[in-house]
Amino acid sequence: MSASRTARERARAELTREIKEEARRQVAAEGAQGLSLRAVARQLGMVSSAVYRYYPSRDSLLTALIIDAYDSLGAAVETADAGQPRSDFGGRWRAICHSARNWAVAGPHEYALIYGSPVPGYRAPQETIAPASRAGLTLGRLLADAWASRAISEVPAGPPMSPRLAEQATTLAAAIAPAVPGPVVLRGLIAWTQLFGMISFELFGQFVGIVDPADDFFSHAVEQMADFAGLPAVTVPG
Amino acid sequence: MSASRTARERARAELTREIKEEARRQVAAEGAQGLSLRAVARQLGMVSSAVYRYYPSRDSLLTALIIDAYDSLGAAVETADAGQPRSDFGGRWRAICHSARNWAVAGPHEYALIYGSPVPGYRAPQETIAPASRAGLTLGRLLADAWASRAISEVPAGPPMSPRLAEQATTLAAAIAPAVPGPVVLRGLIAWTQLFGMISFELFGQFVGIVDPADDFFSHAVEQMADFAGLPAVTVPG
DNA sequence: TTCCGTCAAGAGCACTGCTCTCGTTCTTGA
DNA sequence: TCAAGAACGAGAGCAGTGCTCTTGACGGAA
Repeated sequence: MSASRTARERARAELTREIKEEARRQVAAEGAQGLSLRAVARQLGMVSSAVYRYYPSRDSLLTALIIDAYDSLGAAVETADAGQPRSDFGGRWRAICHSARNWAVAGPHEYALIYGSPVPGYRAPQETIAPASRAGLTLGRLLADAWASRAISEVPAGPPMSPRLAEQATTLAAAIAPAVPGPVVLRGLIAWTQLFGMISFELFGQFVGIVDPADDFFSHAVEQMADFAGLPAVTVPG
Repeated sequence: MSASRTARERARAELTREIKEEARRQVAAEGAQGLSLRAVARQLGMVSSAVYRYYPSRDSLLTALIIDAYDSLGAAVETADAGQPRSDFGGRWRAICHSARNWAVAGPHEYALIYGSPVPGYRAPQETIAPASRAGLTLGRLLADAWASRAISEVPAGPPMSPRLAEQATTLAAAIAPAVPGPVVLRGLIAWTQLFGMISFELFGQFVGIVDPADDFFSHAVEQMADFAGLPAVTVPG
């Protein structure tokens, strides 16, 4: 039977999901280090060894959470981007940045899971790279749209690029923003790292005593980086 | 006696140092999670409970390492800055950025200790904030010097600042770069977050498959951000 | 009905951070 | 000089961890 699975299969799928959800609760509450397979099992009323039937190791459970986190962030960013008029490139950039920050602030431990220091000896498996690129791809689409409609017409005059960097830039452009010239893509990448640098600084306490409620600084920086990336900084009023 | 301490005091100071050094080795090899008090004790040929006479908890040992890491980074940045002609503001900015990255690449786990996700339930104690600000203060001095010598004369025309952000900017300026106007300090802070966003992305694997040897991209971004911050982008040739 | 695979349960191993106690050793004040 | 007391290393022990292995029960397909 393909449509209806056996009771055993359904039970297995359900339990797999429940384990992951309980694990997510623990990570959200205490961070990745606070994730204990035994505690998950205890909460679910089963014995610890039973969990290993569903996730072969603690790392694999963590990997599942990482994938979910990437997907969740990607979905949030995509939704925010889609909520703006397709030609309002400044508005889309703003929406992308603020949705990423809001997502991170809402679940700092999940953010740390994917953008914090990797857990020791943990090597990102192959299945994480697709979800990991979702948010970045949204920026790529924005750059491609802006370039196609000549909102970014000037190729910014920056410092000369080394041959290797030029090749990396064109490869990157081909992957996420076809037809967009390398320098424009590079400026987008710089803005992208600035964005996540800011979020990390805020969440990891580097802004304490510097710009403590970081809301205004964040908005300000988003505007500045919009300008830096060549996106129109002023929104069209509603 | 103040000059020569008792044998016990000397032994205590020595052991305290040895414990920290062995702990640093472990962190450098396997990350903060790999730090085990028992393993440290084992390596030093003592019993685990004896270590608690020197560091009351694993966290306190970690705190000592964090302070050392901040100090080490701060010293590296200060040295690099001091190695440039005082009036070569672009060169100093470059030196600061590259020294920070080189320091991070040389000891990724120590970098993660201070700029990665904070360990769970860990609250940065008061004694970390002074060493933590060392590197940032170097940038502050650079901005102050550049402003004083009118190398940054134009206050960049950015988006308007909210009253709260304007106040934060002047407070920050007063603390790290007196007499430098708020907008200039803010641009410096944006460049600063971009710098550490880049280093984190590189070290934590976010650049894999994007700009894989990140050297050229890093240098390029440093140039761009120098321009962004209003620092001269072209070095005076030797 | 038989029978094989899946399952939960439990015991157990080798760890961890941390506490407490017990003698010993060193330091200091009378 | 000598005794009180602080500091110290060693060891046992507690509660917790990830993970493995075995045992016995149950379910689904032949």
